[in-house]
This record gives sequence, C-alpha cells and structure tokens, in this order.
Amino acid sequence: MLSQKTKYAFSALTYLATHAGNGPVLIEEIAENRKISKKFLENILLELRKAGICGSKKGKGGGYYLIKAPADIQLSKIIRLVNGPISLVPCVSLHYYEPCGDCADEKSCKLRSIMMDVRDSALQILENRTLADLLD
Amino acid sequence: MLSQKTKYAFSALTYLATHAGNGPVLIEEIAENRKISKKFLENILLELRKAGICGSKKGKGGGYYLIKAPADIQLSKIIRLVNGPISLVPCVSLHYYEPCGDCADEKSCKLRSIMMDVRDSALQILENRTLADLLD
DNA sequence: TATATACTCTATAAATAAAGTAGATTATTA
DNA sequence: TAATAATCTACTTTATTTATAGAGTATATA
Repeated sequence: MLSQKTKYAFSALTYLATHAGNGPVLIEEIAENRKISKKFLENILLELRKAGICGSKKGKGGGYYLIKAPADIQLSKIIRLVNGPISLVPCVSLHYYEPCGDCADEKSCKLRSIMMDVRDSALQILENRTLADLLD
Repeated sequence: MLSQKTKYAFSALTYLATHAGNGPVLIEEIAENRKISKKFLENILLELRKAGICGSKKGKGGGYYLIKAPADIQLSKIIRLVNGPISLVPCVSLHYYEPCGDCADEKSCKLRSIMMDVRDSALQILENRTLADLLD
C-alpha cells in the first residue's frame, strides 16, 4: 500500500499544478488546503525538490512551484521517490535492487520471474500516467 | 513490498508441495530446511490452515500437509492472507476496502481510477499463477 | 542595512507495524 | 499413561512511519 506520505505528495503536487502561474505557493497554504501537517509537508516538499520535481524560493514572495509540466511528471517517479520500490520483492527492483537471498539461484527462481511480470505490468501503467492525469 | 512473513509462507508451502505424499511434515522440519524461526513459522502455518490452504494433524506422525493441489492455490490468495491487500490504496481494494477519505468523491477520483488499473493488472497475473508455478 | 519572511537542515519523539519469542494447553498415537 | 506435535494467548523486540522542534540560511523590500 502507498504510505500516507505518498498520498500527501500526490495531493501537494496536484495543488501546485492547479495553482501554477501565480508564482510560488506557500507550504502553509498547501498544508491548510490539503489538511497536511505543515512540518511533515516541509519534509516531503524538500524531498521532491531535491529530486528535481519542484523548485522553491525563500523569503517574501517565496514558496514552491512545479519545475516541469504536469504531463512530464510520471507517477512512477513520485512513487519511487516517496514510497520506495514499485516491485514486490527487492531482487526484481530496477531502482532499489537487492539480492533477496531466499533462493539458491536468482536466474531460475520461479517466484522472481512472476514478480518481474507483476512489476512490468504495474510500470506499464505508472510510467505512462503523469501528474496531469490526476487533475480534474 | 512483500513482508518477510509472506516470503516464509511461499517457502513453507513450496516445501509442503514438494514433500507431499509422504504424510504430514513437521513444522520443525520445514523450519530447519527453509531457515525460518520455528515459532514464527507456527503462526504462519496456523494462519494458512485457518484459511483452508493446508491441514494439520496433532500428535505423533502429525504435521502439516497441503489440502489442495498446488495448481489450485492462487498466489493472490496467499498474498492477501499473509501480506494484506494487493491494491496500492484501500479505496480500491476488493478484499480490504476502506474509504481513503482523501478525495471529495471516490467515483471521480483520478488517482483511484489509475490505482484500479494497477490492481487489475497485478491480479491478472497473481490470480492466474499458483503454487504449482513456484515449483521446479 | 535592518527586518520580516519563508524555506532548509538536523535531530528527535511518538505511534504503529513487523518480526520473533515464551510457555501453558490440547489432541493424538502407541 | 507417556511422548509427541500442533494450538493458543500473550508478550517482547525491532523497524518503519508519521509527526514535531528549533536553530539556520537566503531573499525581498523598506
């Protein structure tokens, strides 16, 4: 399941997307409108900024803003960043690979090959859906 | 990601499947062969039994055994039982539905409809793969 | 340049979930 | 009745998630 943090990230990003063009948006404004703890949201937005998904400006008139068009922000990217791997097992993860150590040989592991199929079918969707698809 | 417990469940069930026909298998035997804490495995097997996936017998000559053919045990069933929902959000779960409360209207929620697609594509695979597919 | 503003950073606390453990109990076999 | 092996309830430990605190830094503008 997606963590609460991930759902907050989606919520904050769609807020930014629908309020684009009027300059940066205050963390506080997003927090109030989307019912997210301001301090927690600070962490999330910072993470999104470091990943190049949004930009920020300090001081008066500052705030957060999207750095790319919503249609260029894949849901898979947001999920990976905030939630973690999309795969169900680490030995199949494209971005967070780890040997699982449960099987003798990864290449011939039956569970692994099924989990690759599941991963691919999820990615097929999540790589082709973007922030733009979340807007009304 | 699948929990360690879920991976243990797969491991124990494949052990049972490959040792079928010689009568019940001791928890201890599975635990030793599959490197699982015996006490933890007890909990897991009990859960699998209560869900009708395997049966057990007490006393001498007792142990655990599969109650159905491996080909009749869907991976989706095992995952749901031990790991929880297959969906990424509760408002889309077929077996663990809960309103997520994050959106105003569930029916028109864009994220929800994407998450339904992800769920369906995962189920397409996990409902059609069984314990038999995990055996060598 | 002083001041208010608003994001940034590091650290920690609290809550929840996952993993693992203990020991008494019950059913079965021989 | 003695030995065996699953069952049940409860608890402990560890890890993760969620949330909070407060000092620090950059910016705008008067």
